[in-house]
Amino acid sequence: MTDILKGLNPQQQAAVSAGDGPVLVLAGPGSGKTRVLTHRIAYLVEARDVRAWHIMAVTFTNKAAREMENRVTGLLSGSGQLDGLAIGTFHANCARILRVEAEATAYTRDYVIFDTDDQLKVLTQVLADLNLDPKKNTPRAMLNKISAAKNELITPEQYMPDDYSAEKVRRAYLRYEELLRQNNARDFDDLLVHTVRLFQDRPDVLERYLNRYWHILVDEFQDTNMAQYTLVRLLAGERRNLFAVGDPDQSIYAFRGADYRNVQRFREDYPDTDVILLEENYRSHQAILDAATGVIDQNTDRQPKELFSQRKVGPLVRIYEGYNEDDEARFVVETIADLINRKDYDPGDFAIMYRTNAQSRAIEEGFLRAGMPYRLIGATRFYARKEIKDVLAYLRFIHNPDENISMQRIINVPTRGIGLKTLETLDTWGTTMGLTPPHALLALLDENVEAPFSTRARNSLTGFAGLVEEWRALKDQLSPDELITRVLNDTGYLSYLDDGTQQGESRIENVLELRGVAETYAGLPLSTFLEEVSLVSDVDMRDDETAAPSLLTLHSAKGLEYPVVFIVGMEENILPHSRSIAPERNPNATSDQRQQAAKDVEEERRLFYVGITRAEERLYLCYATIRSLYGDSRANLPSRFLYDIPEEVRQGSPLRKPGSSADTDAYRQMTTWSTRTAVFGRPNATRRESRGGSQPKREKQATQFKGGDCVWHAKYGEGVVVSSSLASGDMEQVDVLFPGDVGQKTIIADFLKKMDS
DNA sequence: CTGACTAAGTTTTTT
DNA sequence: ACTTAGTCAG
Repeated sequence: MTDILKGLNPQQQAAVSAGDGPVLVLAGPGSGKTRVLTHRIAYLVEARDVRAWHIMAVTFTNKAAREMENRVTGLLSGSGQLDGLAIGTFHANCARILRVEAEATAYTRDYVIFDTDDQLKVLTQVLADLNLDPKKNTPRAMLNKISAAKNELITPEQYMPDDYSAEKVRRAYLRYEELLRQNNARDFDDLLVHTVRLFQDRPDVLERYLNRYWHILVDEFQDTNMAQYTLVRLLAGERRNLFAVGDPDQSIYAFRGADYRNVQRFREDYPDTDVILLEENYRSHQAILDAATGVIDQNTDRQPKELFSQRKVGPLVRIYEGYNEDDEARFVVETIADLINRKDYDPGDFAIMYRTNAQSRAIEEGFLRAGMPYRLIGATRFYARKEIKDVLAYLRFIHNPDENISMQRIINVPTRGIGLKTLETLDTWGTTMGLTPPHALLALLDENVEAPFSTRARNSLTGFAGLVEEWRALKDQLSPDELITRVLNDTGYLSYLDDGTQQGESRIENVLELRGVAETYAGLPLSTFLEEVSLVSDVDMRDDETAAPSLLTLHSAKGLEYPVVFIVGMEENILPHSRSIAPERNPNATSDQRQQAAKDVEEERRLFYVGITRAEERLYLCYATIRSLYGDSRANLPSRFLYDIPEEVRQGSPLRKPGSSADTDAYRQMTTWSTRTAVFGRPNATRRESRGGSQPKREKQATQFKGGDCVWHAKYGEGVVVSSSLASGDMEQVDVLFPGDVGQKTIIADFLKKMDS
């Protein structure tokens, strides 16, 4: 037992060996939070004789769960001590409970889990059913509102609209829930909500779980939402053996309902909570910590924290100003190559982080050009690929006969003569028979059933229905991978993918990879495979085998650490993201919108904070003067967050502490670049020009000006072009940034003169 | 009904 | 830029 406390500092030991009752560990990055949680589990089992069976540990990702489990095993002496330990994400734990308690809920055991894609399809259907214009009410916006309500545990019946648009949401929410029920499907939010509701409605069921789980441990507590927190409180029961670990400064999932104020609620709901602070940082040296502190200190509504490290001060935070995203990528790749050549680091020691996945492309190209390997984490999510979703849709429809969404997806993929018209008839005819489309389809197998289809259409439908029936008969005898093989063969799906292109080939590979994953489920029921596949993220699939620099979003960097970290795209509109700061620039924004924007920017800042604190030794922050987005170039100012890093700990950039106006400084940098460009030519010019060789499809009329150009205006003087576009006719509208108080103006091209030198 | 073409929107982040 | 939804000729 002493082994378990060995190597921990006094505060960590206090946390690990805390007594029963609520415990809240609040700690900064790199302080060993997860380690404390890990040791706590081992401690409970070894020193306090708690059976692992009685412990539920909730982690943020499946991968974190697996890693934690391995480490706990390492800490314990005997094998088998961890049997029955419930460790996993909230969603995974809830899915299991719901499966077991199927008869107490409105769903059968065979329910499927809808991902965002499926949800949007349902919502499109909902909008059609309600005659709402999908232009005015996008499925996406609807979904966000419905999801927000669910995370707050608000049912459609409880949803109180205060204006007409909210009333539309209420109706959509109602219909949406109806359709989920009809499909015997749950969405991600439902997994939590239904579990909470089950426990609230059925004290007898809750009682069983209270007897089962004596200790509830939660990692990354700052990222729990209302539903999750309520669930935690329910499961804690009278015993109140809650052990939560978190850092409000690292809360970055508000957009999906997470609320760091749950930390405060916890303290209010359990006034006798044993609050333990871990302040020492073991990951980064002081310069990086000072940068992090400088950034996060700008947030209001937080408890100031003093991060300290006993490590020697290392290299200062390096800021690099690139010309464009290619130049930025070149800097990253060259720096990495240099550090590897000097034998200072291994390829696996590096991480490049960015705000949006779209930014990965330029970096990837940089690596490709240099002929260096890299690991891309979670850009086009594996399970979001068409071919994967298709195959899974087959399996899901085999598994769950009620599911319309999957059936619609694959009924004519590969094409088998079932077109729009036929599907419409299936729907209307089914409705008159009181059947949903999947059941109407099966009904056609009976030759005595009369239905308004042409012979050809009916044959196509029964042909498909027959296949489905065969597969369903086999589903319990075959293991998941055998079933996939069977489906692929019966449908000719692979030859459908094989269109001779490179892309087709990689799609086939993906499907085969999926089958490879399925092989690991040999002997397990189809439902297990489908459920786990729905709940994994790509971060979970990250292999640690290949030693190469990792490319990942700031969000997926949470919980990780690397010796050398690059954060690219340190620009206004990227980080903070344009969505969060839009109301700032809009003079018509309501005060509500402004407040929301302020909150959003704080979250962006926390995201940056998370990124900074991933770095152990070296941290590079890059921004580009010109960045192409959606095709055209735009000039962005350096991120406001950069100015929050104390000057003493940063180096290498022309970035000046703004005396009066940040705009002025940014402007000077841009003109520096413009001048430099005029004299020396653009970096990477070759690549850009080479594209122009075989040009015109349709002359996409060129603009006179483009981002980065230096221009002169009679009234405002010298300025830099942010972007330029053709308005109606030949009129070219140019957004120009002028120094000082003038700022950005939109000007007709005729009034601008290009300055060459 | 299918395959090819055009228009539009999309992009913040993920269980 | 890139993909998907929508339109149209065979």
